Amino acid sequence: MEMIAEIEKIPLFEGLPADQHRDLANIALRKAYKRGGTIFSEGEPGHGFYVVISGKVKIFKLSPEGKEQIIHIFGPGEPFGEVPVFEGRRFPAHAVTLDDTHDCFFPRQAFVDLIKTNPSRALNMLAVLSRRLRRFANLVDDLSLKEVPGRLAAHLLFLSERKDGSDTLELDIPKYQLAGLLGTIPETLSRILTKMTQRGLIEAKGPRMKICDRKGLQELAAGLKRLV
Amino acid sequence: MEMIAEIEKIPLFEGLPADQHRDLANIALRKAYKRGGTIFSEGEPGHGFYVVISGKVKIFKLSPEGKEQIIHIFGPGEPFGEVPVFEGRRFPAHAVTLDDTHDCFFPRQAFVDLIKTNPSRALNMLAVLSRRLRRFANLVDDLSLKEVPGRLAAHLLFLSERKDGSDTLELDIPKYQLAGLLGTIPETLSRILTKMTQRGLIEAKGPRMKICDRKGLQELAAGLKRLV
DNA sequence: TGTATGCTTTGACTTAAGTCAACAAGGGGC
DNA sequence: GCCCCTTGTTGACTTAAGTCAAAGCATACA
Repeated sequence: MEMIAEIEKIPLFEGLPADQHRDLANIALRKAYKRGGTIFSEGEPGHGFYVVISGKVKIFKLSPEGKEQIIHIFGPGEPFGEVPVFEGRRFPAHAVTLDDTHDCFFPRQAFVDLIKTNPSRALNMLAVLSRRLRRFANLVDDLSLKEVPGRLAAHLLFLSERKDGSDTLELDIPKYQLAGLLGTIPETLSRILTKMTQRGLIEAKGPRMKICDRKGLQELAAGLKRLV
Repeated sequence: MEMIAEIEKIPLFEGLPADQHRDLANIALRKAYKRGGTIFSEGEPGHGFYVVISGKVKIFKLSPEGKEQIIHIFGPGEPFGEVPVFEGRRFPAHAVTLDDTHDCFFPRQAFVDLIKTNPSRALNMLAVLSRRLRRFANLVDDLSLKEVPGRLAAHLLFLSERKDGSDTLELDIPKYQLAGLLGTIPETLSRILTKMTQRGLIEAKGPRMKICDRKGLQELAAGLKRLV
């Protein structure tokens, strides 16, 4: 069974000895979802957590009128849905797939039992949750302190950094999803992209973008300048 | 030394046997701050985490223009600054006191060592971080999906709930701080309080408020209605 | 090949909330 | 008592971004 090979690749379980990877593989369940499938919904009781093996998962909140705020988009290797595991409560947000997706499911009780027998697993988990808290703190300050152009600039720079600072990059999600991730709507995003192009900050053809004025984007992202 | 008595009262360490409380007391350091004092600033390396013993601590982010978004306000028994402990990095936000404050400081390495010897401590910690992630998810959806009147309504209902559903409540922070917590500014908060009073939702004299139309507030908080 | 479907863009309009500025009002401290 | 400083309120104005509506472009697929 190649489950164990997949588990070894999960950063969350990095640095653990082989027998513990086996323990994890023993409790893990494989699940598959079609693009657009719902993994869980806000308010449902959570009986375990997930790790993306392949595909993409969108975690989001929904307003009563149906506007969605994307909280995270997770790709291969990233865990999600872990909040209710340690709290014994319900999922705080929705999870649906953006592509055909495979993931591993770790049932709550079995996982907690494993942690009890080995604290280093707990430390890994604590690190993951801490990192997520940090990302949340940044998301909160983006949403409340920066205007949309600043958030977009920050996101483009983030994508560029993820490509080792390359000036050309490609959006890996459709623009209307990006809008949700930035806490806005497609129309606004579109207008801002147009403006950024006119101002010579970027060049954009479809989903491929080129950063032309990195410093300008950085100033926007830092809130030092605004997009006039 | 009454340190141990204080540590026993911290929910984070609840349910642990007495000898572990002693271990914790042995590594904890007591610290005192005057009102308005800085405990740490964003970007500083974190060498441990804190638990409020008495007083109030405000955790916030700052925009370049100086606008602040309060992320949490912590009171007695609540831990803060734990993100860098498990991640070995820096504080993601600022922490200053709102009152004269005492807290306990737990140095990173010593605490991690304790966790390694006892996983149940780790589980408590995981629960705390998970709960915080949940709060963050709610904060994000408040900030991005609700308008200010909705956030205020939600906050008032939260305060009421904390007083066992009482219809009268008292703000425990000045209104300009509340504005920061709601992601807005004092002027806007003031106007909305006036409007809520005119609409018969609440009565407000200074910091004491009375909930007159609970259902109305709930509809506002849920985003089903708006404050015309 | 055409047509349907989903994504993106553009334009005209509305609105919530921020800015700036002035002015209460209250509570210590002297 | 008086004054100062922090906090809170009100008004006039500006603006970023959302809404609604329509049309443009793809890609897929039948």
